[in-house]
Amino acid sequence: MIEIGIVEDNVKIRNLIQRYLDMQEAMSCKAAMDSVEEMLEYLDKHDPPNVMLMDIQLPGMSGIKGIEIIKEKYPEIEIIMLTIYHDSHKIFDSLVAGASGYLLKHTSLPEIKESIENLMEGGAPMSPQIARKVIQHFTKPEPKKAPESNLTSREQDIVNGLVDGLSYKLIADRFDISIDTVRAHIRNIYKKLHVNSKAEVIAKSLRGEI
Amino acid sequence: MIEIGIVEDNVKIRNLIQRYLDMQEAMSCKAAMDSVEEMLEYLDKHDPPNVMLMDIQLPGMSGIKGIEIIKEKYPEIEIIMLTIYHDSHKIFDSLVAGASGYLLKHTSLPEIKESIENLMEGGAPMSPQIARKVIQHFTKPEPKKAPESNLTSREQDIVNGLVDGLSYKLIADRFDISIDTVRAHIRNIYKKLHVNSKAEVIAKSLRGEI
DNA sequence: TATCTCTTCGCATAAATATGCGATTTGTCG
DNA sequence: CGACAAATCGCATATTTATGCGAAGAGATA
Repeated sequence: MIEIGIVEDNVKIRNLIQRYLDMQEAMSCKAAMDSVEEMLEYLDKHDPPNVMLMDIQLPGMSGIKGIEIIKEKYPEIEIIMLTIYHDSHKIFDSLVAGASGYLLKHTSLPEIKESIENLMEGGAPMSPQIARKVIQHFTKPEPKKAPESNLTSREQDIVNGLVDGLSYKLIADRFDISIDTVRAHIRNIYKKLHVNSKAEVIAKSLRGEI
Repeated sequence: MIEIGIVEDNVKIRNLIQRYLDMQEAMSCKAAMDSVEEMLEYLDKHDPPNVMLMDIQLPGMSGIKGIEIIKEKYPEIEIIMLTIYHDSHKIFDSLVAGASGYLLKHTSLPEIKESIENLMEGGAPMSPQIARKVIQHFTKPEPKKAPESNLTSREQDIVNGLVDGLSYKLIADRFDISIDTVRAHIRNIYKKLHVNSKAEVIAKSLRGEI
């Protein structure tokens, strides 16, 4: 028997989903609240459900904040977002907060039921449009920005020294060259990267822009 | 009519899928090759299909390399991986390379057909296990190792200034405080982080250790 | 051979950073 | 109230950086 919880402030929708799911053979839906706060109170006094359907726009605490708190206290609860929002920010914030699925509200009751079953079998239910955005998240980072700053290998050595937090003196020691040579290299590095401080070189390097 | 291409080296599987899809009302599957190289030759001489099913383990070029090349030359082709591999690396490499979907090979023929339709409607077909891994990718970054270096919010501001490559003077300007105050904060930051140079603070910060 | 780039080194100086010591103000909390 | 943390500011000084100018050897290349 899969125990299901619902946090949704629209009474009609909430009741509809609750009744439908509770009616299913292998499902039980007792906890249906209209705010995260109420659900937390409920969880304090009852056994936690296996799955929770969660809206984002809610009175009081947002559903995203709600995921964080619920996942913190009851990590075993699997949370599926059920919302009208399909903007990347809300999607990714939800996933980062710990949601295991993300459905849009036009999802039909039988599809919600399937999604819950899917989730219990190790899947991650998502509306197709959501899946698309999630996947695009990986493809997007393509825009190759770095025109490769052709530093010589020695210059790269020096940069590594800087990133390691070394002073000119220590870099000189590390490569067994004079501190003036280090200065010379750094001067050239600054020219090539169009910067004028260690700080910027380190930042660029750690951001993968070198 | 959806035109479909297949790159799959197992002849039995390839023929099975090709025949099944070609038999569908709104689908046509003419191009079925057993290597990326052959598919590229084919694409040179024919109109590109709308969707391509691609294996990963192939004779010659790997399917992942294949995505890159095909997406480069024919960005309008949507690629669905169809493979036995479910390890994170292969999944993410495929998505980064430009795949729009990822199915495991035990997927049934009708499900493959549905996935293609789903894709054409803006979805991103994935086997449930794959979706799960993709979503976990967002949740994973949690493992907070950092013992939280309890910097005050003002100190964090200063750190951000450093990371932005600003000098003490500019940081003072940014927050409208005196340069001596900046020094004071930096002194405290160094103590808390056990470092003694801007460089180390920037490095720590960009490594997520603050 | 003549010309480049890379790497090395030196000297000099202005600017920025690191650090010590001390002080005031404003909250918060027991 | 008294103790304490956080943020503010000042002054002094030793180090480190940033940058200008110049030079020389090794190796690659036209």
